[in-house]
Parts: sequence; structure tokens; C-alpha cells
Amino acid sequence: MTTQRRERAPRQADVARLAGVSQSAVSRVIGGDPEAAARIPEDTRRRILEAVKELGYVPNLSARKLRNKTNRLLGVHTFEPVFPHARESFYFEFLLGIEERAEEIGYDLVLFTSTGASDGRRRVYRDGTNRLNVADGTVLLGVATDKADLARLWQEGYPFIHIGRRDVPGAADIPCIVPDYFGITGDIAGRLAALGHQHVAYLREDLELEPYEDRRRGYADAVERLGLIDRSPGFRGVPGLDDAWLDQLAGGPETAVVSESERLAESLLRGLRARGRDVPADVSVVVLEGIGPDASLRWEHLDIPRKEIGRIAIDALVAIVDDPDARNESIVVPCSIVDGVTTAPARP
Amino acid sequence: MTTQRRERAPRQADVARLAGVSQSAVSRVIGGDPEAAARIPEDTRRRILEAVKELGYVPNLSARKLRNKTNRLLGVHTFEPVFPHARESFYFEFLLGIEERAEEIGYDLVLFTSTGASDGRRRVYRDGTNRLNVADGTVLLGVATDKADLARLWQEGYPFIHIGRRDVPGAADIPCIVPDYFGITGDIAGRLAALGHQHVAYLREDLELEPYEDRRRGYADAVERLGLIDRSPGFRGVPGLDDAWLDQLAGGPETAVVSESERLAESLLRGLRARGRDVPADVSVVVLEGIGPDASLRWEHLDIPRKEIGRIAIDALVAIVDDPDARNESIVVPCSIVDGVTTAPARP
DNA sequence: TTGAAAGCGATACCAC
DNA sequence: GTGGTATCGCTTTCAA
Repeated sequence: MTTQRRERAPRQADVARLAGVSQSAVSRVIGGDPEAAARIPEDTRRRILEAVKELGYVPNLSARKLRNKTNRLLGVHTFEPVFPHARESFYFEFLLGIEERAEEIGYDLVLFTSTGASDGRRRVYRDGTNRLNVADGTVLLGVATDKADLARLWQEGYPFIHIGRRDVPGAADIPCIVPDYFGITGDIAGRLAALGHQHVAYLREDLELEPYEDRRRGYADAVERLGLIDRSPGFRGVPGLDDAWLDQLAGGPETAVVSESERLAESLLRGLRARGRDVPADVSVVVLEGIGPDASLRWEHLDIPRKEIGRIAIDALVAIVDDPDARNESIVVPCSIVDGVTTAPARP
Repeated sequence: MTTQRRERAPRQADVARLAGVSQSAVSRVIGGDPEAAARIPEDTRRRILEAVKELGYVPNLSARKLRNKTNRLLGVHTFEPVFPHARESFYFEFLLGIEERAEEIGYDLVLFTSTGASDGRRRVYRDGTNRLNVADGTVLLGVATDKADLARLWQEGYPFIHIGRRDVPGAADIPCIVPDYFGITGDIAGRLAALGHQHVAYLREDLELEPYEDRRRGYADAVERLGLIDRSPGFRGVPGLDDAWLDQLAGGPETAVVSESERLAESLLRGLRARGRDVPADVSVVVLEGIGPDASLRWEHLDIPRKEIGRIAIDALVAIVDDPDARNESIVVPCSIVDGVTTAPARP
């Protein structure tokens, strides 16, 4: 059996005609507004529902959105393509939480992919069109965040939330989900201090993003508070790790290092071993970043609750969509430390 | 500096007022229709563009969709949640291709997540609403495809394409992207025959999905055509692998086995080894499925070009959206065989 | 209780 | 060239 295709999708008007009522009656029954629906006699209601079924009527969501300014669509805009990197779990865990929570509360997700430039980066605005407008609100994430876009979105009053802290000139506090790097790096320094480490060092990436600033401030704050001593270049703002400093480190009083990345930690490890020192026997190391599957050691490291952050982002976004005044509130999410084999009490 | 939020998004009417022209003029300039835009004096055009910039006007996509019936949004509906399984590369590679191609041709993707039932399955229709309607068309995928949903979608004339062949009662041929299992299983049988295998066996999963039917037909077809002999239960429609048959296999004339899954192949391997026989020395094995990372052997197996299929799905979908008459055409995509270490010439 | 009618924002036809 | 205006499908007053 082959059913013939219908030429045109049925509208409320068609349903109304078939049921012998007015279009508004149909709207009231369909719309599900309990208030309005309740005032409709059981009989009329049934006739309408029957007509709906017979015609296979389904509401047109664009029309609804046009009227209601809302369509239960939440956007996800990543400043880089999602899936190629998803595996590496940078985006992946966030998306897991985002999808999970969106499903729970009955929203669909729009993945904004159309805005890709040739350089692989994605912008919100392209030839004057803000595609994000199809969705009620959007979760933004990515490392290559375009601040001009953020500022403009904020300026337009478009509901959005950014995963990761960003300071945007021209906008007040934009709503972000902020992993508590400040707090956790303080805790890490505290943990090292508790292990007896007095002389510590900091390895710094060559990145000036806000999340790194938070880590650096948290660390610096704790160093001062705990009376630790750090003479490392990284602590003074110099990125990277060179031989000169490795030499000093191998021969100096430092017994613990905090590294902004696994990459730096790995070269530190090689450098130290080449100089006859080891981790954690001589130097304890904590890494401020998730650890890949082929790390040479089980680094003690910072853990970002990405999935949880994804879920929180959706809730925060919905709150902003429902009440635009909520949009100035950023949310700080606690991080944790994953134990590894790279810390030990300070050698005396 | 803090910019104040705008209370209402600007419309074309606002732009028109500011530029001192009519709304239609604005539409013509904005809409980008080269035809209409060309007929507008450079001067007017400039004034309009200036007003647009000044107000930060962006077109309302819902209104456009309402008018144009198109909004450059393509849906992705999976009958199960995507991300939890994405890693296992079942959905993942498809999505990679889908995202990639959508980005290339300037479409955004709607991930339909709102339709989840409590059992983890997702349906298209929930309380009479077909959410898919927000998108111009939708790619459907998943193992737990709901055929009633497919039939209804087809009946409604909604543009969609299904990844994987599905036969739907009540609809003519629904548009699918069909991996050529029929052809490739034939090739596999041919390859075994070329290696001298005469007596072959087939291991069958307990699944009655169309893709499995295709594999089975392709295999059966080739067995007959090539004059091979298969007395296995799997070939006669009995799923699984039991000791009785393993005993027969270990002592019988069979020198090659085609297995529908890695799982069955692994138990076959264990069973054979327990009986003093090995792969491929005594028995060659080809697996009709992607192989996980922790397979005990590099199985020779069927490879589905998932990413490519994702890309093709998007192109096919766009074709259907552009021309609804294209929707009866399914597309067959060739598969390939990945060499492994599990086949060898038949022992004499 | 029910229906008529005014928009939501953008497009395109048809006069001027 | 330019500007009215009907229309897309739905929601929501406002009257009847």
C-alpha cells in the first residue's frame, strides 16, 4: 500500500473547518493553555481533537515563535567545529551535559555550524545576520571566542551564556559559567604547602585567556597567603620552560611545580630526568588541566566537571530566557583535584 | 563602559523609518536577492545599510521561515541520545560528515533531543506535535527507528532522509542512504571463494533489521552464484553459535566463516581454539561490522564509510528540500573491506 | 462559550 | 524605482 503524499500541511483553519468551529477554538484546545482549554466544552473539544487526528495536523513552530517569541529551541554555538574535536573530550563532555539536560527539560538544540569562515573559526555574525536568533537563547563555547561578537550579542539583549569566563569590553558582566580555577589553584598550593613544600615554581602557557588568569591569580594569591617562595619565570609572567631555568630548578631549593599544561609537565619531566632528578621523589608536580590517555605518568591534576557544567549552562540559559534580568549573573562551579602519583612530601 | 541593553529588537520597519524609505525597499536590500537589489539606486541602498548598522538590525528568521517556508535549518533526529554513544563511533562518524557538509553549504543543524521518552527512546511525534517542522528537513538515524513515525512523516510529506535502509509499510520507498551491504557481502564471499574456500559458514545475529537482511541476501546470493556450500545454522536462519555447531565446524569441511558481528567472531575464535583449531590457519574469518579497539585479532572486516554517508545524507536531504519529488530516491553507498590477518588460502 | 480580528516580522506582487 | 498591501500560521484580546 502506498499512501499519497499530501500537498499542503494542514493549518488550524482546516481543522476548524472540519470540526465546524472557529480557528480560535482550535488554538485554545491545541495550545494546551489549561486556563483557556478548561473553558471549552468537552464536546467541542473532542470534535476538534478528532479533526486534528484526521488531518494529521501539527502546529507550525515558526508561526508560534513569531507570536510567542519562544520555540523551545536552544542554540549551541562553538567557535570552532564541534565534532572533529569532540573525541578529545574538550567539547565532548560539555555537549554530553548540554544534550542530557536539554532532553530532560524538553528543549531541542540548534548546532550553529553555518557560520564557519574559511579559517575554521566561526563567527556569530555574518553579513549582518545573527543566525542565533532562531533559538530562544544560546550556549556559547570555544577557545577562540570572538569578543566583538559577544559584545554585540550582549548589546542586542540576546539571551546567551558563555562557558568559561570572558571579560568583554563594552558589555557589563556577561553571563558565564566559570569553573572555579581561582579557588582550586589556591587549594592545590595549599595541598603542596601541607606536604611541606616551601619553594615552589609555576610553569606558564603562552596564553592570555581569562581562565588562565584565574588560575594564575588563585595560585599567586595562595603563594602569598601561605608564605611560599616562588622565583620561577612562570610566576613572573614568562611562559614556557627553557634549559636555563631547568638547570636552576634541578639545582635549586624548589620541591614542587604547578604546571598549566600536561605538555609543559611532560617536558619538565624529561628535563628533570636528564638532570638526574625525578618526579615525585625530588619534585612534586600538579597539572592544571585534563590529562590525555597517553600521559607518561598519572599526573595529579585539576579536574573540570565538564558534563555538570553543560547541564548548569542549560539551566542558566533557560533562566535567562525566562527572565532577561537574570543575565548578569555568572555561575561559579567548583573544580576538584584528581589524585595522581606525582606528588609526595617535600624532601627535608 | 556599560552599554545599555536594547528593549526590543529592531525590525525592518524601524530601519525603513530611520532611512526614510519604505519597508519593502529595506526588504529588497536586506534579502540579498540580486535581482531586486540591483534595481535600487546606490544612494538609497547606502542609506538603508547605514540604518541597518546603526540600529544593529538582524532579520528575524522565524518570520522568514513563515513566509518562505525555509530557514536553512536541517534537523538531525536520532532515535537514541547521541552523545553518550557518540564516542563509540556509531553515531560519531555520521555526525562528523553531517556537520562538515552542513557547514560547507551554510546550513545549521537542529539536534532533536526534546522528544525523549522515559525509556531512552526518542519519537518524532509527542502529544501530536511534530517538532521536526522547525527544520526544513531532517536526517534520521538510529537503530531503534520507529517505523510508525517514519510512515507518518512520509505521509505528511515532510522532507527527510534516513540513514540505513528501512522498509516502511504504508509508505512507498522512503528515502534512505543505503550502505551496499548486499554488494559487499557478495564481494566477501567472492574473495573467500578466490582463496579456494568451498565450504563456508555464516554466523548470524539475532536481529531482523533491514541492514542485516541485505547482508544475508548478498551472502546467500553469492553462495549460490559461486557454487559454495554452506550447511551452517546461521545460513538457514538460526542466530547465535552453540557448542554443537562448534563441534561440527571444528571437525567438518568448512574452512571459512562470515560473522555478522565481532562478538560472534570472538566466541567463534575461543571455541575453535578450545578445539585445537585456529584462525586463519584452519578457518578464515571475515566480520561484517566495524571493529572495536580491543579486538583480539585484526579481523578482516566490512567498513562502512560513515563520514561520507553523513555528507551524502546532507546533500540528499537538501535535494529533497529543494525538490520534494526527489524524495523517492534512495542512495546506495559502496562499502569496502578492510584487510586483516584472519583470512588465508583454504587448506587443501 | 465562541468568533472576528489585530498583529508578530518579512516577502513579493502590483500599482504608481 | 518605490511604496502600499496581502499573506504566511498562530495567539490573544475584545465583542457578541
